[in-house]
Parts: sequence; C-alpha cells; structure tokens
Amino acid sequence: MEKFPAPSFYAHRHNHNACIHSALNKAQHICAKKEIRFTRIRQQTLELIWSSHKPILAYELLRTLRREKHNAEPPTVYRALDFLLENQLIHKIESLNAYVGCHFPDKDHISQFLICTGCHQIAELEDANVNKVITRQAARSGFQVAQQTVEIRGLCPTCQNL
Amino acid sequence: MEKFPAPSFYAHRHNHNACIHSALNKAQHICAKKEIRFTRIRQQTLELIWSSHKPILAYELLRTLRREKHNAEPPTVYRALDFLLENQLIHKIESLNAYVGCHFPDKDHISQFLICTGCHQIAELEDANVNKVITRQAARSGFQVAQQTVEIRGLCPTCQNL
DNA sequence: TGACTAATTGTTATATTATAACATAATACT
DNA sequence: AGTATTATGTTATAATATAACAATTAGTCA
Ligand SMILES: [Zn+2]
Ligand SMILES: [Zn+2]
Ligand SMILES: [Zn+2]
Ligand SMILES: [Zn+2]
Repeated sequence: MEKFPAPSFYAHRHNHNACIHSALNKAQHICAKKEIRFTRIRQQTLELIWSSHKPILAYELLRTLRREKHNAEPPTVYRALDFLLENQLIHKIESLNAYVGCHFPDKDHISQFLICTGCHQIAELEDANVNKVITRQAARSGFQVAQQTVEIRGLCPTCQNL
Repeated sequence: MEKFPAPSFYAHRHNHNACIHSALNKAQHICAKKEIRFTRIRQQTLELIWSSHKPILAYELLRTLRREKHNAEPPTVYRALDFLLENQLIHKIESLNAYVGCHFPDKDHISQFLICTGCHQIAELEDANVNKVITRQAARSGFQVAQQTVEIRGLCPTCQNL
C-alpha cells in the first residue's frame, strides 16, 4: 500500500468540487439502484455536508438549508440525516455530534475516523487490520462484535508542521 | 493471558458491592495523592455511576442525586462529571452520551469499550494491541494520534445465549 | 384518468443534553 | 482574622434531537 496521507488531508490543495460532484453522482446511482428516492432535500443536505471535509452540526446544516428553503425545521434536517445515515451516504461522528460525507458509499465497509484537532478536517479510513484486531481482542472476552465506533483525534500531516 | 470474559460481564453473578467500595476507595486514595478534593457531591456522583456496570445518563444521575440532595441542578451534575472525567475516575461513552466508572483509575491508560446491546452492560478493555494497530495505521496516513474513542457494540457472552 | 396507497414533507410542540453567568459558601493560605 | 482559591448554588438559556399529527407528493393500478 502507498504511504501517502489519506486523500482527505490533501484538502488544502485539492479540487474540492470534484469531491462534491463525485459524492452526489455516486449517491444518485446508489439510490437509483436501490430504488429509493433521492429527493431534493436529501440532495441539498448531502451537498451541504460535502461542502467541506469538516464534520457539520445538524443545526449548522439547518441554518444553511434555510437560505434556500425558508421553512426548514429541525425534523427536515434530521429526517434527511436519517436517510443518508441509513444508506451509508454519510457518517455521524459521535464524539462531535456532527456529520461527514462517506468516502466509500458504494461499498459495505467498517470505517475509522481521523479527526485533526488543528484544521478540524476528517479522514475516513477503512482499515482491515484495525477492524480485525478489534474483533479478535473483543472475541477474547467472548464478545461478538456487531458495530464499531473508532474516532481518533490528533494532528494531520499539515497541522503537525504549524 | 486468560481467555475468560472481562470481569464486567460477570455482573449477573458477582458481588457488586465490592466493585463500588473498591472504586470509591481507589478514588479516595488517588485524590489524596493528587491533593485534589474528593467532595461529598463528587463521591455521591461516583457512587451513583458505579451503582451498576451500565452507563448512566447525566439526567438520570441528576434525578437520583435529588433524592439525597434536593436542590441539585444540572450544573451540579456536570461539574461533578467534569471533575471525575478530568481525573480519569470515569469515562464518557460518546455514542450513548452516558457515563461509566473507570476500571483502571490508578493507571494511565487508553481504553476501549465493549457495549452489550442485550443487557446494556459495558466492559472496559485496555488492549495494547488495539491501541498499537490504530496508532500504526494512522501513522501510515501521516497522522499523529493524541486520543482515541473506541466503542464496540455487540453481544456479551451471556446475551449470545439468550 | 382518477381513486387508492405509501412515502415524504410541513408544522408545532417538546424532550434531552449541556453550558453561561453570576452569586454565595467553603476551604486553604498567610 | 483577612485574603485568595476552589467549590457550590441558582437562574437562565443554548444546543441536540424526537414525538405527534396534518398536508402534500409520488407511485400503483383499476
Ligand atoms: Zn474534497
Ligand atoms: Zn489538520
Ligand atoms: Zn478507564
Ligand atoms: Zn449482555
């Protein structure tokens, strides 16, 4: 495997419009395939979540959504979030009560999050080793793993040099 | 290492008073050593948190605390929680917004939590392998780890057989 | 097409989790 | 005792999330 920083931490220099469009396109296809409805509100919400690689709070989302959709209320946002979460188009960062776009929406996966406390950006890893060790060590306690929350705080490559 | 379930999952059959007293005693000593004040409110709060191996919500804590302390208000609880968290006497389970007693308060440690979705009990692991793999895989992205949240949901040995 | 059904969104209210701000009290230090 | 520091009391409010029911929209099919 390559030893370059995960793509997300290139965010300073990359063409982020490509990220957004790619995410929306993938979502479009996934929903079509699953025959579920990727409505306007859901699209707008996903697009806002992808507006950066930083996790976004539900009420930030609401404030922004209201610029286009004057009558938006909390349930509007939470329903869209629920839909996007259920379909693995986004993830919730539990330790921040915030939401980020999923980098592998077309793939069943177990991910880990690197959260930079410098620039507040997030990278999503999908590391088989981490998953394997967790599952194995839990099994040593006789525990059967169903789901994992792995959120790692620290400094991204860029922020280490600041 | 032994391959028995972690102590916490013995909760059905164990002498839980021993857990409570041990936790309070350790806390007492740790606070004395650090020359920080283990006040009545902090003791009561820690004792309530240790009343089971299930994570407890801040407002549950408040309701219970009020039985002894009629004028308790949210800041009372949150201040006690802050103190206990800062001194590693308890942990917050981020995915539940709930709090559990720490099993290794006298030791600097990085822990992982096994959360049983059957009986809602929690076990705290302090597994060097998990920590090591996470740190190593993060480093492959150039990421410097400062802190970890690892919360694993699934079924404990007992609940697998129900 | 138009009636029927299911899914989505609108709307109001409220529950739950957590903190701000300032007053008072208890403790530690000289 | 007098002062500084830490802890607690008290009131208000911020931030996160859901319940409940009404209205609308989209899909189904006679
Ligand atoms: Zn991007
Ligand atoms: Zn950074
Ligand atoms: Zn611990
Ligand atoms: Zn169990």
